[in-house]
Amino acid sequence: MKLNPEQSAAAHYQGSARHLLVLAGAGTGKTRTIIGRILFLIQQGAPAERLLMLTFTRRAAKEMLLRLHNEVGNVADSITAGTFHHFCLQVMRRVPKPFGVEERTVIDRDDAQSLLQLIRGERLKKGEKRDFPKAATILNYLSYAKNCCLDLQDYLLQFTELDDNTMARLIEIAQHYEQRKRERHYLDYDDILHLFVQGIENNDKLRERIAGLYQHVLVDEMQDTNPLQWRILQALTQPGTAGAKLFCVGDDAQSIYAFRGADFRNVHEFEARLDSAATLKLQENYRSTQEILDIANWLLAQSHIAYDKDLHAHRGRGLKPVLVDFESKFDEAAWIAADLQERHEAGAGWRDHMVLVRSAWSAKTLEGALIERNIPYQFVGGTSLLEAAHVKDLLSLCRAAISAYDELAWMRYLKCWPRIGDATAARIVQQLIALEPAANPLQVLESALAKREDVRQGIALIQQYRSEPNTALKVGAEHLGKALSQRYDRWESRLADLRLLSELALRYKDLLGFVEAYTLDPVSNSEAEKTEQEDCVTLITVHSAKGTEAPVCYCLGVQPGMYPHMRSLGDRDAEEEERRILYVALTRAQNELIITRSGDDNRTLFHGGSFVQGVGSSYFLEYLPSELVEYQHYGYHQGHGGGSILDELLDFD
DNA sequence: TTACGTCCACTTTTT
DNA sequence: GTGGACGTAA
Repeated sequence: MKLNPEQSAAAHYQGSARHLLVLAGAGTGKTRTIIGRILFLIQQGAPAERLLMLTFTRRAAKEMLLRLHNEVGNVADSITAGTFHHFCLQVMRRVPKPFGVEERTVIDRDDAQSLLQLIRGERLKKGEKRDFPKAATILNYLSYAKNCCLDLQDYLLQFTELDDNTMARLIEIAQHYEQRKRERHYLDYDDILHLFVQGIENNDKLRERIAGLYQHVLVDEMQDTNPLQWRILQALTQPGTAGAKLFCVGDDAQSIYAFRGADFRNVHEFEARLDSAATLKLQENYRSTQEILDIANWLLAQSHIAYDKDLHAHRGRGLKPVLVDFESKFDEAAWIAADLQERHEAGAGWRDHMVLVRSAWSAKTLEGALIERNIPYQFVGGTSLLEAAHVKDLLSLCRAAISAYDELAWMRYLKCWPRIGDATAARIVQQLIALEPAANPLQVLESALAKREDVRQGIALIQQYRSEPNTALKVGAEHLGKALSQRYDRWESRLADLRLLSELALRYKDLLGFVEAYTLDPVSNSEAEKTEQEDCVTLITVHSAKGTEAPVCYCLGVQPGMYPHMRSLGDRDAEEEERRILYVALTRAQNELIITRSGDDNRTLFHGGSFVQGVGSSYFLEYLPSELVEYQHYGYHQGHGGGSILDELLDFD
């Protein structure tokens, strides 16, 4: 593998420092450098199984493994690689006892939210519910506090403006939530990291054993690690003689996960926090042309923070980025679709195009336009759980069959059937959780739902095929059809999804393993993976896009109210993070960058009738120097081209 | 007790 | 355009 001098200095580092931080700007070959490091370490005689590679997102983990496989072949399989969550869970599954995670089921965010909502409903009186923070909000608070290693009350006092009573009730709800998770043997995403840290910090022998397994720990996207994850790294590297060496790669200008507790002091204070550490830099950009980097550099230079980034294009000059204005988001979507089609007809592959969106929601209009023109696309990112409702139903059947105590799964499964609602389901769940560990839940169903043979049969069928996940899912899907074909439209196509799910289950030896793997890596992503080989346009959220690139990139909806997002206005740090999000979006493009925006979403700037003022400039591209882009606009757009006689109608009530 | 209608506020990003 | 809280008919 070829590395430039900067990259090879990092990958082949053999200096006196024990730990190394590589500050790598966008497109400077971060992944390449990590892989180069792994190759080097193996050449130097480090056993591959003694290397641990941690990433932040599943996507990054997959990408890294794929590229590693291409470079070193089967040796890649012996390297432990995955997300922080994946790694911690793997360890805890091997030695569950000291971590206190025996028999605990992992629940995804959706389930965590349902559980919290259940408790919120139990603890609040009727009239109180309306103005009290919703389950999703409460979960955000809990999650943030936990990931930042903050006491919940301290966090709430510092970062929210809740009144004393609300705060007290919220803390009470949080305590009940923690208790309920223990009672029902649940682990949420945050518990995975939290219990792991607790386990190793309170047990020196255990920590030494785990830390002793690895000679080197490589961390990608270091700027996105949060305080809880920092403690994991610390525990793995610290213990005197046997600890691992760190090799971390990151870019503070691409830190976009502060909402999840990411703390780029992990990067800034890297050397100060560790005993023996050094820092190296990568500054040569290999991805984009200089015109694209110019606009990205300009964006960072506008900030009050000194990012100290001035990306230089190794490839030299190319086309100027294009900025296009539209009257409405529909025009915007239609134009992008047409432009894509034009390029395709001119011979470009669909796969050379990527559309970056701020949120899953803002991609909807474009999806419509793409479908209309029969343009193949894949959507990456966002939580498209809505479509997966039927998938979750089937999974809840599996989970219910595995554990009588899985309250959330039972509630969901039971409510699939007609004439069973909240009340009946809750009654049955009460009986189930009172059951002796050895008893079969079918007994409860026989007495409580004597006439509902089909409800029981579903559970019985799955129990029968516990060790054949593929068959279990196939049979379960057919059976669930009896309950769900009425409830959902297009049941046939949904059934096809479920069959796909059972295909995926072929790789697993038992149902429990499959369900757990799915929870950490839902099928929506695996489906995306399936289409990855096919030639299609990629529609992707900026957050998911970090680390990816494409020859032609469209940044959609780059208008006031979006960058920075209106929800961040008024919070200096949050607004700054929005700048970095836009920076990540702009630096994905290799040859052509097309920035589009539309005027009809401006109302999002108005909140409660008044204009929300930002701390800094409330729109990042407001003072964009005109020589940096090629400007076009389609249709009438307020503020450009003089307006129209029809404007006189605007003040009509 | 379930299923359905109505009014309301809200509409980011990921493990 | 949607999901949650709440009221009401079968």
